[in-house]
Amino acid sequence: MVLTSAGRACMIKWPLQWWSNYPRLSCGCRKPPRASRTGLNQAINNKGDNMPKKNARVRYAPSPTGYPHVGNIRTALFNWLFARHTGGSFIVRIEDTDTARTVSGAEDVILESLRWLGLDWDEGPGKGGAYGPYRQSERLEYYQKAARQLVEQGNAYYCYCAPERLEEMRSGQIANKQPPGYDRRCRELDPHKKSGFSGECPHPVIRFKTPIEGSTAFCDELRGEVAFENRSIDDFIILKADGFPTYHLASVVDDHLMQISHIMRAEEWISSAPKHVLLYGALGYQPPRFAHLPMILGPDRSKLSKRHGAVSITQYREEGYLPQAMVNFLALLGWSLDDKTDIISLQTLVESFTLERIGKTAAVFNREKLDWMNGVYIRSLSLDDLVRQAMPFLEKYLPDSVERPLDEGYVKKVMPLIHERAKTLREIPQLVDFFFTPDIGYEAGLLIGKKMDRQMSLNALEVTLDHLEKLEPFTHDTLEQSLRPLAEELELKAGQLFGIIRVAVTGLTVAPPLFETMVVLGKVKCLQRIKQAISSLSAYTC
RNA sequence: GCCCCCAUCGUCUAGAGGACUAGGACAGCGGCCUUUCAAGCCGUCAACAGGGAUUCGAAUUCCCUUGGGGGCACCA
Repeated sequence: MVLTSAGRACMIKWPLQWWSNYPRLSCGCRKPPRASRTGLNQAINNKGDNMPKKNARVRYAPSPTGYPHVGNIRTALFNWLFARHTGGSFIVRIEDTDTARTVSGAEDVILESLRWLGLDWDEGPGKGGAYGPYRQSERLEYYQKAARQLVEQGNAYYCYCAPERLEEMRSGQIANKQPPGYDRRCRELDPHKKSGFSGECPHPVIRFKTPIEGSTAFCDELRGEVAFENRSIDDFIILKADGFPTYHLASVVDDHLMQISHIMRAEEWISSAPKHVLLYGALGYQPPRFAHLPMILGPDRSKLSKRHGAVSITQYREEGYLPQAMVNFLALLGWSLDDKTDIISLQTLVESFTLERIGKTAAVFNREKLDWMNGVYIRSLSLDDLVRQAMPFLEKYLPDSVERPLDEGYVKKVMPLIHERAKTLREIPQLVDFFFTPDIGYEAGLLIGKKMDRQMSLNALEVTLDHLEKLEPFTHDTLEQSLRPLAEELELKAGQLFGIIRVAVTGLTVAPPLFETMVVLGKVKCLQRIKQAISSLSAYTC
């Protein structure tokens, strides 16, 4: 009897004969009564159970066929959190067994994404480890050996069917509304004789000889027992014509060899899990535990893909999201701490991350909430950190007319003014460019204040200029003491006057608080811009 | 077509038979603050997919229906 982390019980008996029917799990783990779950939990707590709650060995196994999207990364994060929570190991394994689709540079991007988020790995590329190598393309011998073993045991067979034949067969099946699948023509060929079909294909593949009868079940940590009729499982390919394994064989062999304790992967893998269970059985391996994580969906509730726009995690970095915000947000997609917490430190995440609190409902990626959360994290940054993080974005996106390199001291004076206004680092340059550009262009009509006409506004600007020229020192307080009474003198509301000055000085109707802005800009520049405003308003005709 | 998974506000979620008049967050809306915008604070709108069954009692357990999603490659 083994207990799942959810306190559910599973009894798995591995048959001596691989082809005998795998027993349905007598785990009763499919939605057991609450009471019994509680009882089981107590058993876990009180007795030394054999649950590997400690020192879990989990892996993130990306395929370098593209850049990782938020779903992949969420899977990586959950694995990482589980490893750290249990004091176990987080292993990165590159599943590069598809030579045709491998994208050069993708592996680097994947690893860089992990580093960006702070998901450090204990074993894997660039790190090594006792179970390496960690790239499947460097482990072919293991898979080939396992495949040979299966053929020798009679659990697998060479298949000489050409891709064209398979394609034809598949389209015929689909046209006839039949479930697509291999017709098992080569299943019973004698492996010791040259087959009559061998002429068709010089490089045969190896297929698994799936039992025809019975069913195969496994215990999902989140859902309980999941069972499949064997007749619905194809004689899937385990070794391709080029000698590379398919995912099914490679992941089973490696998860065994690397002593992975829990497979945590996306829900889309559920339907291939019985194939893996069958392989574990045939190879004589003890299978690890399975936890199929709920999917992350696009706004249209379908599986995340390129057409959903921003999905590559690197894109979020480029768009100015903070890694800690990203981690916090992703952690909450499919997992929760309690009924009210949404800003969670990494430390708390690690301390409290358990499988029990992972949900099973697919989640839609909600960009607005991410934006809000990113704003929260930006606001929590120290000024120095904000400057450091914003600098690359300013260097890159401030208009060309701004002289480079930027003056860090000046940036440091500007940043407090937008600190609580920025939702992403990427939008900071637009928020502050008037502090940097030599000329601010704007529509002169904006200089006309609310419920005012051109002449009144012009007059206000002229009087303001007059006052400011004499103002010394040029500080928030002196500005306030000078300008507020001035508004009264002009029989204007403070907002009316300040609005005009704001446009004159920043070119914007929406900007950081006026006096702070003017102080940072400096007296000289303010006067110069107000003069410019007076002349453009003088020339303005509506 | 076949198989599998899932089902609480628009979205992310809390919910372990009585604590539910269903809680929190984002978004929306209204207000306060206020020189604009933010931030902050206060308030408001808003959900147990439907039907049976079990039970004194069901968001919670079971069944069916419906809906959504995923899978069915010499891809992972």
